[in-house]
Amino acid sequence: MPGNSHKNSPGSTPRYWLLKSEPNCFSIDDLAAAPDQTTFWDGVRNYQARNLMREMRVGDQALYYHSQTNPSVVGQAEIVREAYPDHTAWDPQSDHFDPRSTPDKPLWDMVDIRLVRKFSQPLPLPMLRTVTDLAGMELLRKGSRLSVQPVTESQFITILRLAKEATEATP
DNA sequence: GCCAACGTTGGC
DNA sequence: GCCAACGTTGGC
Repeated sequence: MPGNSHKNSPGSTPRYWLLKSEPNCFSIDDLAAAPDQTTFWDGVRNYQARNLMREMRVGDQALYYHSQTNPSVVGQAEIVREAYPDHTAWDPQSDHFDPRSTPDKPLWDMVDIRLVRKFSQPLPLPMLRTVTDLAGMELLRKGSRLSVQPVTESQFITILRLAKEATEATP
């Protein structure tokens, strides 16, 4: 399509993603406490995950997932800035330092996300595995390690419904 | 702490 | 380009 930018034009359909974080590294509470409840999603050092981030558009929605302890989907966030160079790769002091990346030739990207909501109850991974509508979700695949994953609209809607039901079940 | 799954590296 | 060795992720 000539002249077609990749941005979501007003009214276009957003896409859906899942972002993994170790809660002791950057939890959803950290996101909630951040200025404007916004942060840059740095530290992705996997090509497949990076390429998925490059497909993200402003307005896309993401599930926020805590890995490691009590693995669970804990909330929802929104993409507010599209992929740009991850400067933490240039910082020798950073845990995510990668000398192959330079300001002239950036190797890794990040996006900015803003909190939409934290779920009143986390949706634990073992529970999600029992949900028929989520069969086939990348997160539930055995050995799934991708920290940035695509999510279908139907999977996304199902997760939001489960979050709402969990809220109503707990006064 | 264990280990399966997976990505990356490097010798050839 | 193959593949063994290695390192990492992340559920359990």
